[in-house]
Amino acid sequence: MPSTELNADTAIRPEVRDLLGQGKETLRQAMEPTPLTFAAGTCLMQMGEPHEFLYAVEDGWLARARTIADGRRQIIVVFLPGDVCGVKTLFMNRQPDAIEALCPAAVRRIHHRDACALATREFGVALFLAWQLAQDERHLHDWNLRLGRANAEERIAALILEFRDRLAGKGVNTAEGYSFPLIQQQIADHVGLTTVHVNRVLRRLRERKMVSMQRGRVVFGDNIEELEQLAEPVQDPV
Amino acid sequence: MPSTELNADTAIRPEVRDLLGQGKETLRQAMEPTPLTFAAGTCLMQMGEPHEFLYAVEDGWLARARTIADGRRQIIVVFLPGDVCGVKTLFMNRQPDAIEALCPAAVRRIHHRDACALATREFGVALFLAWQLAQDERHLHDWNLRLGRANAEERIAALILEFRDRLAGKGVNTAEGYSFPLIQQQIADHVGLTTVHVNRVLRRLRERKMVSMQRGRVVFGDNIEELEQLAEPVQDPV
DNA sequence: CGGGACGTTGACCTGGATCAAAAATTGTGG
DNA sequence: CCACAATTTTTGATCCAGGTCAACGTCCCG
Repeated sequence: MPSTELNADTAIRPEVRDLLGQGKETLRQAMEPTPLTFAAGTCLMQMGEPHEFLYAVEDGWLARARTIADGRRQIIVVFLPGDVCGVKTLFMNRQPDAIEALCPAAVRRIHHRDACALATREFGVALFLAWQLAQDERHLHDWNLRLGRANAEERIAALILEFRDRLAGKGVNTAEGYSFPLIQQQIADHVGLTTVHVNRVLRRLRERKMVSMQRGRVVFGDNIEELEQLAEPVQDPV
Repeated sequence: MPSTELNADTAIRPEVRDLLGQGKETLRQAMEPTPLTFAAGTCLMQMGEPHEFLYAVEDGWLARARTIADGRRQIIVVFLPGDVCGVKTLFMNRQPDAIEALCPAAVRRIHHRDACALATREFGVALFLAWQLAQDERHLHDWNLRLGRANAEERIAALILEFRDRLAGKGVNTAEGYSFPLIQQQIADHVGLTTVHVNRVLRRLRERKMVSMQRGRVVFGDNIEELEQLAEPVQDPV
């Protein structure tokens, strides 16, 4: 979802593509030049508090997470370097969830008024912001299906392959694996399972030589096609 | 989510509100004047097929649904009269899910090129379209949490109250109840459960005098506050 | 080398699924 | 208006994926 690779998506309408690319660039250049850095676990935006900025991730992984009073917690979406997040602050004073760093992260920001003014002047920017929202929505549809109808193995397989594909879309070489900063508790909070069960599923995937996860890295095994088969029914059918 | 009641949401930024209202009106007036009608169960947009239009619901309930090969199915979002749907066709040739009528429905449409041209000329329209996407996204965040972390009773309570509140936001009197065209299978597909279990949960809610559902109507019981308490932890914390 | 995260495992339990069948409702044509 | 077929709702019996609880191992990091 927060993938901003404009040419990776074959389903995008050609008539808007160029404009989108320009809008993206214009917006980026209008952002504050000095990046802000966040330590792992710190929040860039608090649940329910008023907030004024939109962000572009320069480095590190971030997550939008909602925690409820009894401790239940859901990671709604993970942002990777190159993604833009917080577009909704354009419209809303506050958002019901926090955005926090999953590992040391650097972001650049722009005030919502500046972003809005820019969008007024340059249609490409408005279009890019709307497009970003549309991408996010698309991605949420996928997770909606997965959380509603996929079992534990399918969800975790889909998660691992989704990051692979999003990173690959940004030019990372993911053929053998990729570095992956989430701990099992965070995976659990993303896919709607418990840590214990995530661990068991990961063991099964490891035993079946599909993937393994060790010291912050995903490493694909020989049977990666089996992993792909597992996730296929709940993959975004582009 | 697809609630387009601009003044119902207190969290909306005052500086964009007026512009949004104008954009909404302008877009509506630019839509084809004669409504299209759809019988219950028919599709207004097929899964995976190219599509060219954005829609405003005039009457009836619609749903965005994704069905996978083995028969699993997820209703991702339900659109009520007054909602706008298919904004993503602005950007994407095709979408991975169908939009279908849950009961006899009437919609008005606009070609994506016309909508885009209009948005270029009138910033309010662009803003409204982006805002609609932001609302949809917010709504999906809520369901993401519910499907990931809420149990059956909480999901169904949240569903019933969400429709109550969305309808009320559109001026419908929902104090006693409201007419509700989904059958139990469709509820199940929305909340990620089986029909059998949905039925059992509905029975429990009826026995505890929270709500009942009969012949296409939701009717609130004396213990409606208990229903609200049930849903509260997974309600959008505006 | 001690303490606090994380990860891993086992034993057991339960919310919701599955399977199957009956009852109620709705729609249809005569 | 009725009879009948097709949907939809309801219920019971049984099962299992994933949760819960609790312990133990492992990896840092100071």
